[in-house]
Amino acid sequence: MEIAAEDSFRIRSYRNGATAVEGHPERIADILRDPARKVTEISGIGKGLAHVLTEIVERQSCERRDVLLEKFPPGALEFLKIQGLGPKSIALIFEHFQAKTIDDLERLCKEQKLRDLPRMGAKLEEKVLRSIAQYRQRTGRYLLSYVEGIAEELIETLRQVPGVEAITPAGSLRRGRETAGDLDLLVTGPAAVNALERFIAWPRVEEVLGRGENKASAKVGREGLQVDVRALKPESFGAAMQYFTGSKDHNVAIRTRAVKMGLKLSEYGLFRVEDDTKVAGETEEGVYEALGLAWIPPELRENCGEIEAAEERRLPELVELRQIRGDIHMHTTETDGRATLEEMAAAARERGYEYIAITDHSKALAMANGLDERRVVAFAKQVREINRNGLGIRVFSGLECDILKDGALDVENDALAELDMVIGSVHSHMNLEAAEMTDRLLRALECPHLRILGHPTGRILLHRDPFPFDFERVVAEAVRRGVWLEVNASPERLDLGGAMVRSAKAKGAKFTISTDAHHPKHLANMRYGVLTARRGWLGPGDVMNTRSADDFAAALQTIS
DNA sequence: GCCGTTTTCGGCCCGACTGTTTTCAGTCG
Repeated sequence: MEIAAEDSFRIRSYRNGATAVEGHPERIADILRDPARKVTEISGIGKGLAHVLTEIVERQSCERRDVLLEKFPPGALEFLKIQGLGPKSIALIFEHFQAKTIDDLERLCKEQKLRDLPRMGAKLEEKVLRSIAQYRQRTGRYLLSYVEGIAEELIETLRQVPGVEAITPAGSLRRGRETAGDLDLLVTGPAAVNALERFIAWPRVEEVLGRGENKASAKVGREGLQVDVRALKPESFGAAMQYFTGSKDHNVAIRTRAVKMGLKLSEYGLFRVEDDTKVAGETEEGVYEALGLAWIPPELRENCGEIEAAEERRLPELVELRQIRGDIHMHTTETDGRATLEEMAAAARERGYEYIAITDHSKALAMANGLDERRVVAFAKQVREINRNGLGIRVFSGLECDILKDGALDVENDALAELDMVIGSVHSHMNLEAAEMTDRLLRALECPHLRILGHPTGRILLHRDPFPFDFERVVAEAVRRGVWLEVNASPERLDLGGAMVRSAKAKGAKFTISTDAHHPKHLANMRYGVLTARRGWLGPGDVMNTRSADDFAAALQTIS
């Protein structure tokens, strides 16, 4: 609709409507089926969108969508993923050059044709070419949360097949990697092969790639995620789990180790070379044990020292989801969140947390209606009152304060001093040179009220690379000043990522794992943050929000 | 297209940067 230059307010209504439907606890089809109910009860859904929803439920499309799909090439929405091109430019490119694919767009830039269009020039052509290169790098990978969603749906379906006992995801999903290229599901049970048939017949399968005796592959969903389902024999389940979990580098190192011990490891088991006797394979623990290793948690299997640690029995105790006692980065309707403080608190209480911190945006994020000094002070007071009356969960008053271009914080110190905790985050000017960005972050760390550096690299997975800066220097300064580093659990961010977490831990950093929730349901994203922290070798002691409310409050008070 | 009322129309979030332009449209967050 944006490319077709439709009314911007109508577009916004569609967007709002989509968000309302996504956030609504019931299925829209159920409401439509009930004559006593109306979808217009949902705020954001009026007469027009109610009609659209009816159409979608009935035939998986609506008239407006059909018309637009006629008018524009099928890949039109892909063009919006190229940074530097917006709907207006894309409409012009379609109109003048009949470009249909990203390849067409690349050719136009290389042939310097784009500059023939109004307001387009050499710099844009270069920028688009760079963006296309990044785009190509990302395609074929999917967010962990997306792959996990598909896995859960499929597991639910396959579980109903008689003779199937266990279905386990392997691969990067099991290792908790932030993105995955495909999905591997391992099925066991007396009639595990029957699961293959059910998989092929699954309505979400778009294209069957292959179907053998023990394995079936298919492209699933509109995005074409490749899913492999394998039926395993119980006697080799452990070896197969080990093999298909990877990573490739980890497996190469493990197999090399086996060879040196006169053994041979494959997905069928661990065998003695001299007489081909099987020494392990039923369980993963058995395989690792037979190789003289402690069982290695999947998140660590990247061949980055975990094998040595397993040999010396010094694998770290890793943080677990159940040890998280509070979520300390979330937004409310005061800024760009979708729920009130009370609703977020209720959702957190339901998850069993002892405490939360409400951390809305500061005024630099005008589009989010960020808090200025006056509202910050009023909010801090409001939270003190709330805690007196009690919501059944302790609330800390916080702020996700913008770090401005020069490294100053967006809100005056006097106002920040009223709050329990301040997260400093970069949301703008992300294209600075590394040196300038480093200075900016170092200056932000000088603020005496700053407690946490939020989503420290600014990356958006599959969309925006981390901004460049001197990570070592910034971490060293954060450690010196007692500022904690955030592991942002939003599945689009997972920032810091595992490798950086580990390197920061080695320098003595402390961490928080927070969801940055803008809706009560986002609180469930905590598990992705925990996975990422585990990939960074963090234990419960490294993560501040595993502490009790009193200990956490005390830690906030400690001045470095 | 939604919402709320000033109650069937009018308002709906906004500032900064960039590259192109020669005063500003498009993009981004």
